[in-house]
Amino acid sequence: MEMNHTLLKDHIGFTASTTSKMIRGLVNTTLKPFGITAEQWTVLKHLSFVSHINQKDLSKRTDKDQATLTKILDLLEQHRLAARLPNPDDRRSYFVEITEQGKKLVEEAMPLIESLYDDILLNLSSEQVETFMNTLQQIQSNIKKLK
Amino acid sequence: MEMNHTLLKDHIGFTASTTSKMIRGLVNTTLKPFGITAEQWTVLKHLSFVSHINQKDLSKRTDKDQATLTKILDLLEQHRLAARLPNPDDRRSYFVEITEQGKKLVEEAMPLIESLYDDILLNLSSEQVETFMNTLQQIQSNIKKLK
DNA sequence: CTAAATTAGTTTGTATACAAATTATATTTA
DNA sequence: TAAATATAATTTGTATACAAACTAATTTAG
Repeated sequence: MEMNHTLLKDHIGFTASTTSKMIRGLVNTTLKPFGITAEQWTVLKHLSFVSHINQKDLSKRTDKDQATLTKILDLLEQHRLAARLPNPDDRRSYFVEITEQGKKLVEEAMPLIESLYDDILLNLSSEQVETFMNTLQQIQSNIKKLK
Repeated sequence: MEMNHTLLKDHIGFTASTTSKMIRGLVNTTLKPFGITAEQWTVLKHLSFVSHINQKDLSKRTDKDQATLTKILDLLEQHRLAARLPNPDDRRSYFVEITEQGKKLVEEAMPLIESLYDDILLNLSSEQVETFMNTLQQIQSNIKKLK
């Protein structure tokens, strides 16, 4: 595809965004039978790795705004997949925990998500995947320096 | 960073998503003085390339859902940056056009966006950028085959 | 030529992103 | 220790993503 230099650069932002959307769409489709979204999965999966965590830290680890995380946790709690428990040492915050039901969901969905990523990365060599990750991280590093 | 194979693959989706968000955030900051968002910019820029276009085609080219595009165009129209004109040949659709004010905004903002992408891609060789784009497109191609 | 099917765009409803204001609680400082 | 400051979480308001229902107009089939 012919394209001048500037437009090509700009196009990278666009393609990164469309690709990201496509991956999210696929994850959403895979998780639909479980009744949760890709974003809720991100949060629930992180909860499955820790005994408990407060929302501030969870929001950093999952790259969710605190306000957004509040809504996501509301939904996870409604579906009995996670719970906010009182933190006895600081009444402003909660111990957020995954429930047994949440653990069961993660166990069942995890293989599907793993196989989905196998499919997404089909035909990509591990070297190409590594280079790709490095580029993403360099872009992130460049952006951080701009602030 | 140590990480098992599966988690690394999964991490690619996460990193692609965070990077995409960071780029969008930077574009939003750059466009804030102009009173438009990154998504509105995507649409307005495409309008600056054509004399007119219907919403169906515009939604495909900008990777916006038709419902989403409706709202974005409402905002662009409110700000007098774009206009919906009647299509004499098909009364279901519109000729969507950029206004003079819209063209002026694109002219003024374009150099800032260009320089922003220069900054984002700093220290990346053109070969690395090309490889990156190829990987994104291969991922997209893999996902399309899954449907 | 009319009924059925299709298409362009909008609307509605739910979820997420994010900035800004708010509340309740903790911590710091004067 | 009381007042000022900081922090965790929520709320509010606006924008976007997307599925599903809907409207109006066009096209196709019979």
